[in-house]
Amino acid sequence: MELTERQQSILKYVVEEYIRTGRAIGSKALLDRFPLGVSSATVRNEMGVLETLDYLQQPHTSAGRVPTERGLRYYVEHLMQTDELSPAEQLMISHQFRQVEQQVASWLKLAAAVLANASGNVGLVTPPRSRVERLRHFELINLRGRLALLVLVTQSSAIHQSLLEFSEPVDQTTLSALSQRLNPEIRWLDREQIERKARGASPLVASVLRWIAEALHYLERQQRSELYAEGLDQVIRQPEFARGDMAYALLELLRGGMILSVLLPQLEPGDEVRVLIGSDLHLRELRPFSVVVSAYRAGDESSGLLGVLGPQRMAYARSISMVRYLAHVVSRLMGELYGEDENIGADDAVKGMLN
Amino acid sequence: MELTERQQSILKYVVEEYIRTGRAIGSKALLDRFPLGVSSATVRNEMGVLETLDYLQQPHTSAGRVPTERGLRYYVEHLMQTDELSPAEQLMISHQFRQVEQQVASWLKLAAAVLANASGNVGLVTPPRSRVERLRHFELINLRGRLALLVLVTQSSAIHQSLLEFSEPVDQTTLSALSQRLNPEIRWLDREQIERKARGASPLVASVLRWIAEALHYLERQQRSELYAEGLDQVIRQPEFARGDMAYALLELLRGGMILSVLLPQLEPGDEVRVLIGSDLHLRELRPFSVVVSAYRAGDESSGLLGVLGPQRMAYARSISMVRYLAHVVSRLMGELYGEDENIGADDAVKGMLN
DNA sequence: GTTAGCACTCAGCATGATCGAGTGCTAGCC
DNA sequence: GGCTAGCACTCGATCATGCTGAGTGCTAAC
Repeated sequence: MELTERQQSILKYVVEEYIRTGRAIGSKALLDRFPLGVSSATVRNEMGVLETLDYLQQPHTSAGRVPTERGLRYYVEHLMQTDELSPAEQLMISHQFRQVEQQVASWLKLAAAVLANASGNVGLVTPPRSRVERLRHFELINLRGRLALLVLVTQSSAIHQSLLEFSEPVDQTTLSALSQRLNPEIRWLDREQIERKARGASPLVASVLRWIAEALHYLERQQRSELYAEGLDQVIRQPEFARGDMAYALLELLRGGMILSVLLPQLEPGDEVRVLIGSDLHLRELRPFSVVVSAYRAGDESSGLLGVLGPQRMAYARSISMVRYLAHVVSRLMGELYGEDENIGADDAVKGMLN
Repeated sequence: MELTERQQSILKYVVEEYIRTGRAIGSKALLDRFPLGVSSATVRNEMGVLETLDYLQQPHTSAGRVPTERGLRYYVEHLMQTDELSPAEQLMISHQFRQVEQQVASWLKLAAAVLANASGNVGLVTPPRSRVERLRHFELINLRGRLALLVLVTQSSAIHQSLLEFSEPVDQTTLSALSQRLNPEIRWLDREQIERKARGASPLVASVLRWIAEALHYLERQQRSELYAEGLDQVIRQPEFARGDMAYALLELLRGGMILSVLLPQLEPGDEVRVLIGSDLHLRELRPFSVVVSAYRAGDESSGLLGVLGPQRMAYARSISMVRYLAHVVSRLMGELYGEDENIGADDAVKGMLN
């Protein structure tokens, strides 16, 4: 069933007022802010219709109306207009990326912080996750006696260190020789392939290979659970969180990366920005929240997530623009790193960021 | 002026009751829980004395008494008894360290989490900070064209990666040769020394050396501002935080590492556990909080901080035991890494953690 | 020095009155 | 038939009022 134009306007105003103030709005107050050329009684009638259609609801009998999840969804899909970020704002953001350390971790953290600040909600960013990690290079560094440090860099430029304990003392010369000999041999191999190689090898080589495989495995797992979240303080300050247990629930959810396991299954590939409202998130504790999320690409084989988490009454339009733009920026930055040559030079602004 | 034994008992009970419940306690209720063999009127008189001495205070006229900061300090210094952690608990903790990844970051994060869980407050841990970072080893890894990755490990086993852009394309062979030649030459040098070396060198070498120096500098700065904090969720759940702005203030403080700049100047070297109560922290926003903190050692040249942050009514005895034990554990773990040979084998339990 | 007794204080809680934003409904108007 | 003016009604929020109980300080007597 279609909504009339007037119904759409009313729904739109109710939603926008709700997003602005967080409170219900009634027919009279609505007309004060948005003269519609009709009387409040008419608005009431229309609101009644919208309520039977489950676009609006009343928190209690004598209160104004508030949009339902369905209403919000309709608003996001049909009524809202999303502008691109202004050039000034784009510049401000890219400027920040230019100033930060040349490290993936810094980029992701910054992206989360930018999302948070600009939208007033929690900014979420996951590291790029590869289907499978491949070794780019490893190095063994003797610490003392039987202890050594394994440092390795993967194809996706993820980096990992771990402490090793050999069964007998080893010196740096041996270790260097080992890495020099082994590196070319196992470059671009994945965990399984390296483990397979370990089988035929001498004990020393085998144990190094196994450690490397283990590290790759660890990285894969870590990529699947790590999450940069910024801006909790801002969200907590909002009136929705006057009751402390909400804040608690939110912290709890972010801590274990529980949000990830909710978000990931719902995102099919594609560059589109997705808006998940309340029960879309399929988790009771997340019912009061909404998420605006997009994937970003990092080379051909891997991609990450980036988005905004806030109360249902978040400013969707703004969040969507921000998420879309940042997905673009981060994809570009990652593209550089992951060796995707095609676009080099096509966009000097982003290229310049690496300088 | 000395407190009589009875006054000490009363102060002790008031503090313990306050810590347990967070509420004021009056003379009658005190006698219900702790029979002192005197009447409530006597207790009232003594409480009156303690109040004029600024050990107790009344939130309002007809309420019970609550300890003042002075009272808490007296309690911590004279009345409280701190036991060592039970062997069972020590075992549980060291077991957790045995299970975690062999990485400094994992250790510190775990330490913060253990502190948080066991004390019900926020666990804080800083990474070890060196007076000055020295290079242990670096590696250059070609990514594509003019882009390369610099990975370096410092004496303190801190690890750092950054993205480099050379002025012209370089291949992996050149880079490997470079690192092989340069590594022995600049091993154990600090930032300044490496910068000095850069002056006489060829352009290519000079730029690599400068990048390395910059990375060392970055690491030093980062060590001074990084902070692992766990357990915010728990603290926020406590009744003190019913008002949301408290939670906000706390998040705000932790975010910028502001706490560090407060804590650091107050800790003179030494292994002692220090208790800072309310205004000891010299920061208005931290007035309602207390901190139990200790340094841990990481080799001879560097050390970090480790502690618990919670409301003034935290369980001091328990926090102190926890902080003391964890400082011990972390010092041992770090000692291994930082190449401090003296104690190896002295403590098999801790040694075993590296396995 | 201790205690029983007493008048007093005051936060917390429940009760009740008032206010006002908002509603649904009906009768009349264009 | 759609729109609107008017009206009775609902109900959360706010504020004043009263009561209760935990707690106090003081005094007089032991």
